[in-house]
Amino acid sequence: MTTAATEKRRVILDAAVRVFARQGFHTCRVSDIADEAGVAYGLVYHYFSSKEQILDTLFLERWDVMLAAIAAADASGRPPREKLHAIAAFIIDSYRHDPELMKVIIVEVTRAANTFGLTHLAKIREAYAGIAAIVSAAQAEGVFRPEITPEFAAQAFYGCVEQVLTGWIFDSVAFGESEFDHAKTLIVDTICRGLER
Amino acid sequence: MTTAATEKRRVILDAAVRVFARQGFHTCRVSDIADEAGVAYGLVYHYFSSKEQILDTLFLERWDVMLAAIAAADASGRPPREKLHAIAAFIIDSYRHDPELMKVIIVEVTRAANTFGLTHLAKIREAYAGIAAIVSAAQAEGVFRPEITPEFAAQAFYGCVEQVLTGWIFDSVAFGESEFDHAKTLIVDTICRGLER
Amino acid sequence: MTTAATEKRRVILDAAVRVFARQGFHTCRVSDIADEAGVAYGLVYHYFSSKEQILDTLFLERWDVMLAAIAAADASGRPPREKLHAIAAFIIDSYRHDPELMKVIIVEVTRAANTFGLTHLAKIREAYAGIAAIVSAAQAEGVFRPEITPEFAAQAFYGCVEQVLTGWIFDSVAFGESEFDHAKTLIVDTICRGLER
Amino acid sequence: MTTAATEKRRVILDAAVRVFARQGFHTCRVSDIADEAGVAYGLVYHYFSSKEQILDTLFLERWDVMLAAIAAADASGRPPREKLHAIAAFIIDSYRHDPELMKVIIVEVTRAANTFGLTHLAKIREAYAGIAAIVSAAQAEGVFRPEITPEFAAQAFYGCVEQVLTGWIFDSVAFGESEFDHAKTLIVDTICRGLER
DNA sequence: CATGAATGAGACTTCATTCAT
DNA sequence: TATGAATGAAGTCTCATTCAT
Repeated sequence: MTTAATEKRRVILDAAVRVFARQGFHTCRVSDIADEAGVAYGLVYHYFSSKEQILDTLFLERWDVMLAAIAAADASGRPPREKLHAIAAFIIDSYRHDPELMKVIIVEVTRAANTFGLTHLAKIREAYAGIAAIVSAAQAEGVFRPEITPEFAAQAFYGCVEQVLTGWIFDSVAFGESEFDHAKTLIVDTICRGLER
Repeated sequence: MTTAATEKRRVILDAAVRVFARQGFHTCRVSDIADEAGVAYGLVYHYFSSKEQILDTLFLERWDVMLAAIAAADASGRPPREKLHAIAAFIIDSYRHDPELMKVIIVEVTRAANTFGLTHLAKIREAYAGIAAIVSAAQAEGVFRPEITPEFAAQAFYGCVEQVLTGWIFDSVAFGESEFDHAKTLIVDTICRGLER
Repeated sequence: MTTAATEKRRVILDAAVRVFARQGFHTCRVSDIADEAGVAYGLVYHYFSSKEQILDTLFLERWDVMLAAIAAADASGRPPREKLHAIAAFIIDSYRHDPELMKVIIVEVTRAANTFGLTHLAKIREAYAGIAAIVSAAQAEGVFRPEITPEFAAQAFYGCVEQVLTGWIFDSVAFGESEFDHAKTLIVDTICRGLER
Repeated sequence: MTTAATEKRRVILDAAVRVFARQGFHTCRVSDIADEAGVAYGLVYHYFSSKEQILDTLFLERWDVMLAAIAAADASGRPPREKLHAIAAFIIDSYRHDPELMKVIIVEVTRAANTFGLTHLAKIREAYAGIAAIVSAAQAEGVFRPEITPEFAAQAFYGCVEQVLTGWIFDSVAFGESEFDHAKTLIVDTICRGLER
């Protein structure tokens, strides 16, 4: 029972990802999600209280994993460059693994700052803060130069990564494995050269 | 006559900037714009064919100035670092001069890639291409290292700038003149260190 | 379920007949139909995609029955005069049975040739063609004189009938059974005397 | 001055005929008429108090000429068949001379019985009454058989003529002179055979 | 859990009409 | 007389949400 229930809920969430990615949150209808999921209209409202809550759920599910990845990188005790590489790798692999979900999160939440971004601003900032903490530690170690504030560096780093993803998303080009890995290195290399002494 | 007519059109456009910035494009009503402009509902449709066309107009007006600024930087004959500085300066000064307009352009068009961003994708890419051309020339001169593709570098650079602006937009903090100028230098410095040999 | 659903749809269609007959298609609002049907505004759009489609539905429902009646008359093997009598009888009895529906079909579709008439022109012509076929056969048998083209005769016949109905519709007089039957005979008699050798 | 004023008024009326014929009264905008006439929007309201009044004017202008033609036929002292022929000729020649105007009068007034037809019902009935008077006189003379009421005969006659015109209007076929004249004879012949003893 | 009919507020857009020049 | 900007009421259609079964 619980299992079956959870399954239908999952089916709806997965369908919502596809619909949001294809049509956009504002442009799609709840019925589009139900149709895509192959369930009755009303069932969507059995599992979720509103269209918005579906997006919230998708975002939070994934963002919490991301925050954990950042925390893990920070706690890894490896050099700063490797920590940032781990984060870039996590984000890019997330896109590689489920590009539609990442598209939704970036386009509809992270960058849609007037609506959902505002709701989740605190959560989003946690990520920036986590990256900033890594930069800050690197500065304390003397590996990164001190002129740049950690907050600023975090924005620059995250901005680079997200923009590259955005480019992929809207160029709609299929990428090979090596290209994804190359991108990780390039971003981290470029930014770290800028940040290192 | 022409003057008066043009003035009302301008009044509506300016009001739309404030309303879009405050409420967001999807969330505001056309009547909000009319109220903000102090004109009758119908007059909005006398000058514009739809709510969407108002946003299009605002975007294109500004983006064309930006493309001109990028072209001017490219043609300036100055060193690559100064060219990129000119571009970062233009964007950041645009925000300094009219933060609401820049908020609208970034939040509702540039980053709203599913809706208007898609409509204006070609126009947006022109900016990336312009920046990439600068990088490409710098590589040919031997100033920038060749491992990074110009397109990738352009994304990274633009992503940094936009992310920093996004941070300002949503932290809603008033910034002093020196901070704006400091940001320009930091961004360009960080990215160029990453790009230079 | 299907039954209940169909019932509401029927309720809306029947209400639309009354509203169209009373106020005219262009003058009435969709909310008038919903009110008349005693259903919520939105339900009208649950069953029909537009106000226009309601009228289309009403017209096609009835017109197909009429085409069947014409075809049946043609196939009956009776003398031409009786065939035409059957058609006049069908139309006049349709009015007798549901004057509001016939008013809507004639005033809003058949005679509103610029709007819906144009949409349904092909369907309307099928009726003329059916009548013309009867005339044509009568000419071949030598019962009707050959000077008049079947198409012209069909127009004349149908024009007579519709004009008589129009007179009733706008004189808003209640007619007795005998008067309806008398009209059938008069029309057919007049026209057939004109057509027969 | 008066002349110039009258000219502009005429220009607007003539433009309205073309616009109403092309787009229909309900579907066209007042600005369409102004554009077609090549005059300023506001000038239409200088000469006419409303869009409806333009149609009224067009209708009454022409219908009064028609009533005069019917009266003249009645007063001519010629045989009934020739009287009816004169009327059919007048209507068909009206169409031949200005098909757009006749289209407007028939489609938007005469047959649009719910809206303008209702406003002008009395005026329209005058025409039927005039025709009925001719029939009545013919019956008194013993030329037409008495079984058919004059009112009914008038409806039948007028219905025939209008239906034939409607056919021309919507088949959008260009007709030669001889066909128009042939139609007059056919209609009158058919109906009169039906009406004569 | 599941269905989908039913609800009704809300937004865009149109356009006849007015009015200042 | 002539212009066309300005007004705002009105109506269609959408769609998130509720609810009865």
